[in-house]
Amino acid sequence: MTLDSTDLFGDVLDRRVVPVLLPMPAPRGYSYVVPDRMAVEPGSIVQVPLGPRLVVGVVWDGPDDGTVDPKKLKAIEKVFDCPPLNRDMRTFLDWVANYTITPPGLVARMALRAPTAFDPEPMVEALRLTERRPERMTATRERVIAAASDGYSWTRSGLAHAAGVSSSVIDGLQAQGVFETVFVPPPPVVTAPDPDFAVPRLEGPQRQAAADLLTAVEARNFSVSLIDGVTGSGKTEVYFEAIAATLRAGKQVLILLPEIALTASFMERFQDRFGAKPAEWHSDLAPRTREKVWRQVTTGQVRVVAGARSALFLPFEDLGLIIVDEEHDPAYKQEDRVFYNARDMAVVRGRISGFPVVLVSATPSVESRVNSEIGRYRPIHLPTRFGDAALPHLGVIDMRRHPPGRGGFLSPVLLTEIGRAIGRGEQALLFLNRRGYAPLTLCRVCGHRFQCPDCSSWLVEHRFRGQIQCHHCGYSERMPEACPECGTLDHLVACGPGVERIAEEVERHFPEARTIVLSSDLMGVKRLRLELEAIAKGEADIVIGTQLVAKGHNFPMMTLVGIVDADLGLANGDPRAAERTYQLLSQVTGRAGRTGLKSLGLLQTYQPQHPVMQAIVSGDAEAFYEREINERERAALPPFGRLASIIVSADSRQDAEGHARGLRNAAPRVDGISILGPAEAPLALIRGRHRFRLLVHGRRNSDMQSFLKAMIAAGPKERGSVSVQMDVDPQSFL
DNA sequence: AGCACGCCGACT
DNA sequence: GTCGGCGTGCTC
Repeated sequence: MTLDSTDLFGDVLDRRVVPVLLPMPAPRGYSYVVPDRMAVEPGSIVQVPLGPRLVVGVVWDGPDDGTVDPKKLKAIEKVFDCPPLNRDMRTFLDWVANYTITPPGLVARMALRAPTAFDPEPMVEALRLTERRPERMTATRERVIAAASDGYSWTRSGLAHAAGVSSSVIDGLQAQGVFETVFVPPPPVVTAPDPDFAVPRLEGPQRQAAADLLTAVEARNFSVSLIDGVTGSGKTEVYFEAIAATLRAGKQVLILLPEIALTASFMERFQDRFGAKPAEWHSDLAPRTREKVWRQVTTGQVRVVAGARSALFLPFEDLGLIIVDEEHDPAYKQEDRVFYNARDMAVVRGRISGFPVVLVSATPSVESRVNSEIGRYRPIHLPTRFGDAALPHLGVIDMRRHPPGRGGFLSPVLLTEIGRAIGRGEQALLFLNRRGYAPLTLCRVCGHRFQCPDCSSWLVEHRFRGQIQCHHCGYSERMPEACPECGTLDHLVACGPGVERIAEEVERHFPEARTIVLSSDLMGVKRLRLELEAIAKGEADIVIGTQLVAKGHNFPMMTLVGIVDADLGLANGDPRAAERTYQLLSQVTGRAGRTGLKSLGLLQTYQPQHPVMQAIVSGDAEAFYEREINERERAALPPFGRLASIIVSADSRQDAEGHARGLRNAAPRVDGISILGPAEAPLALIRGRHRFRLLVHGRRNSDMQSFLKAMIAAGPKERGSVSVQMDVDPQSFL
């Protein structure tokens, strides 16, 4: 290595040594020697040798601690020609690392998610018209020259396309010196949005809300606003004005969306307002595009990014506003490697850099409601739908009084309304948040239940694919014809409904209707987009869907929404069960009634008096939140800022119980430890073979942190199978 | 996180 | 006789 060859003084003490964060779980940066003529500063993105390979790292703050044997030190290989991470970004990454109890290098890695190129994008070859003209002029050649006469440089394919000729025509002209090759900077990945492209005239409550929001945003310092208002109340138009104001001030904007893959309609609305699309950022970007976007965000060429939670870690050149749309959405929680909630970390990023953050939701999370009630967040309320779009009429169907027919799950009341809606040429949506045909299959002869061999939860029959699947770990096998226990043929019986089974029932009642099932496992994103468009155009009468129909797609002819099982999700042990159900049902019923047609939302339930049902039907969100807040206060459940929760997963119940004891010793003030089986635990937390969860509630974040640090300090043997989720309000300890 | 090393079961 | 499983340890 270069240790002494580059060291003119031959003295270890004179070598400049800096800490470098590497993409691995080390507790601190590794020390590297800076070669003599290399210029690095904190934030510089560098390549360093690590063992046998070269890795990307980032020079970090502070002096080197000098604890490593100087003889072991290696030298930085190269510095990338790339803007260093600025001080705010480094502070942010350190904060997140500390808060999530994650090694800083792994957090920093999230900011360096461009695959390879931290060096500038190479210049691209382009053609420019010279003074020369071809010896023989033809019609196609004339068209090319005319198209290229604008004084700009063109790419070969761009010019061929513009002139409507094949590229061989251009080759010919180039060979004769009519075009010369020049190198130009690569084109921007998106064109710049124009804040004044299509300024809307907002009226009434929207106008008031926009004015309120602009007061906060134009103050240009840290604040959090919470925009809440029913589906169709115009929240997007309101925050678009905050974006416009930020763009006019020359700052970049980040819009976080829970599921970017399904947001084509959002992109279009943005384009209608700003004349250009925002840059997208999510996990399935093409690597090439990803690199370009990353690069152009760091240089400030990209002004607006719309992205999934990982976009929060992009190193913006000069970020001035973050919008968190659908702030309540659980998709903002990352639950592997680095555990964080992007909504909360967005607030932290705004706090560190001193810019406004705007949270947006029709059904805010309870913690955000509390934060706005106690004055931490600025409430901005949009009370009604705008335009002529009336809210749907909502009602419950008491399933005890209107039971479904034998072997069915749809009450006569709902079936009648479906018939009416499609009879009028309108559409009906049936929502059931359960994929597959039936959640449980058993043998009528011996009582055998199909269970996952890996994680012990029930196997779900998927009749369309002829499979039974585990929804926890992804295990699947072909659906057998005989019982694997007793071998009896044709006595397997499905218990309970899934969307496929509802489709069967619907087809039985309405054989002539065009019925479609929308479920995430039946199609890819691309196919799904097409299906959604087709439905919006009226190419289906009855749509049966899982959760994915809840999200932002407008079906103008959808005048009936039926919730097949409104009680689903209320029964499990999740302390957020009521809140989640309320949010989901509001979203789904919000799919109806945008066009001025009379529309209806019906909830099938066995608990018509349940607060969630009452809240949905009466539209009294205030009462619901009030009650939910009181409930949690009473049960000391998370989270309001002074409460925190941790979920610990372990391989076995024994381990889980052992951890529970360890936890109590580590942090005596941590209370409310409960052990959840796989059925009750939040699905997303269940990984691999982990069978049990501990849900721990503590009164203070510091208790949680000390507790976790104790666990982590306990050594690899102890912590081997433990993963941790914190669910805390960041404002309480900024 | 990668990657090498190292020690026990089924196969060319 | 090897190939290959993943447990353990190390990287400035």
